Amino acid sequence: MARRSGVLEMAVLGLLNEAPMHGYEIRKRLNALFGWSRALSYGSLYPCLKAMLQKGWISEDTTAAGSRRRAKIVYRLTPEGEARFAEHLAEGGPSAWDDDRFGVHFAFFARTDAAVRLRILEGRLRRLEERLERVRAQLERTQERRDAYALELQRYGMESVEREMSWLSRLIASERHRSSSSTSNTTSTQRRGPGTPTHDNGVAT
Amino acid sequence: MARRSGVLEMAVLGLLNEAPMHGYEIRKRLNALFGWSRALSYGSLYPCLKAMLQKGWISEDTTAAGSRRRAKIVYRLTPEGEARFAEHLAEGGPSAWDDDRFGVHFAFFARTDAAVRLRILEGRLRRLEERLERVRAQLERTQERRDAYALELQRYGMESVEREMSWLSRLIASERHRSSSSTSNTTSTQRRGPGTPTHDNGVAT
DNA sequence: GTTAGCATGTAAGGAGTTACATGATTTT
DNA sequence: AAAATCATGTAACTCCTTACATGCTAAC
Repeated sequence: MARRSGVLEMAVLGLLNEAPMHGYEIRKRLNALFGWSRALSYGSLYPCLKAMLQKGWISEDTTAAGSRRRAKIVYRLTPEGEARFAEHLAEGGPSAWDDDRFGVHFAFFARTDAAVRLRILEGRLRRLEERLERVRAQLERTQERRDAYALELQRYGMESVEREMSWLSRLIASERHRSSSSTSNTTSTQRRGPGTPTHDNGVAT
Repeated sequence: MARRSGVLEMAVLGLLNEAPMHGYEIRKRLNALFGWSRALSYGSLYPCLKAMLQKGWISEDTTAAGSRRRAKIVYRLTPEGEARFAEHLAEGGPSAWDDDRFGVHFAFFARTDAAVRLRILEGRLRRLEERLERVRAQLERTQERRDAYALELQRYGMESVEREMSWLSRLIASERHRSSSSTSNTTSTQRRGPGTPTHDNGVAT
């Protein structure tokens, strides 16, 4: 009863919601967008697309050019796929600020309701605050037992969390600023991405 | 024929090389040391310990206190386990600067030869340089097609890579400084962790 | 006396990787 | 004509997670 992830499926839904594409291009775009340390493999992508076809979220459009040519398949969203993606965009609960899923929500924020956006950013920030607190307490208790390198590894880990937190704080501030300056914005899912998320005013931790 | 990872096994070897421990404590220490976003589960740890037992790397020492009590198992390294860990410490090739494995090498740098340490840090830095270059090129080509949030996600990803690079640069500088100031150091696997890796002189990118 | 933390495990399954296998098209 | 890049897929496998199951021990 896991109901884990489906991150890849949501990412694909998000890309195809912009434009129909074939597998090869989906992979390139996904790698560029998320910058994973290891590029997504075809061994993950194609089985995923197959599963999505079976669920009826996407349809394939085979370019049977001559007749003997190798298939070139363009995938596009079905109405069910669009509905599933809309559901994803509306999800502003704890699962959205999970480590695994936060990225796939953020990536499509331009098509996300402003209120949901803010909820997710704040939730993510709270999650990291909790983590930092736990790690900091732990570190203080066991500090003298660890060698310099182990300590440095833990320190860098903490610093990374702190940096993500200050990044989120900046984003939250600019979200708040924007929503207060423009009279009502809440329901406009279609408003195009705002003029750069003004990361000039640094809310350094 | 994958020969992937075994990160967890190496981490366990590293901990048990310091002192015998039981599973529950291994888990706590590992979580503290690596600060994974999700804590390591028992469902990973115990089967891993079982496999290591079968390979003969560790032995179990059941504290059969009274006779009816639940087993409390203390694991310790066998000579074969020690040999396997020594092999891990000596590994200074590309696999050591891999995303998956770098951490488990760094964590035990205090017991690693200084020359290997430097090789790994430099290899890791080169790896990240390549990645950054690829991402930066990609970003420039496709920038105008992406919305502000997608762009921000990519920017933050790049910045994170740059930060790890400058961290590595600082560590490399302090390694070099140390090895030049102390007359010969190369073979001393036993020299205890140096007095903090002096991260004051910031070689900011 | 009950909650929190210590302690050990198994079964089922998810999500992805590597390695293999094939072929078309574009660039050099 | 060779090399790079575009393009699609499968089989076997690895690593890890979730959910379940059990019981002890210290503190409040």
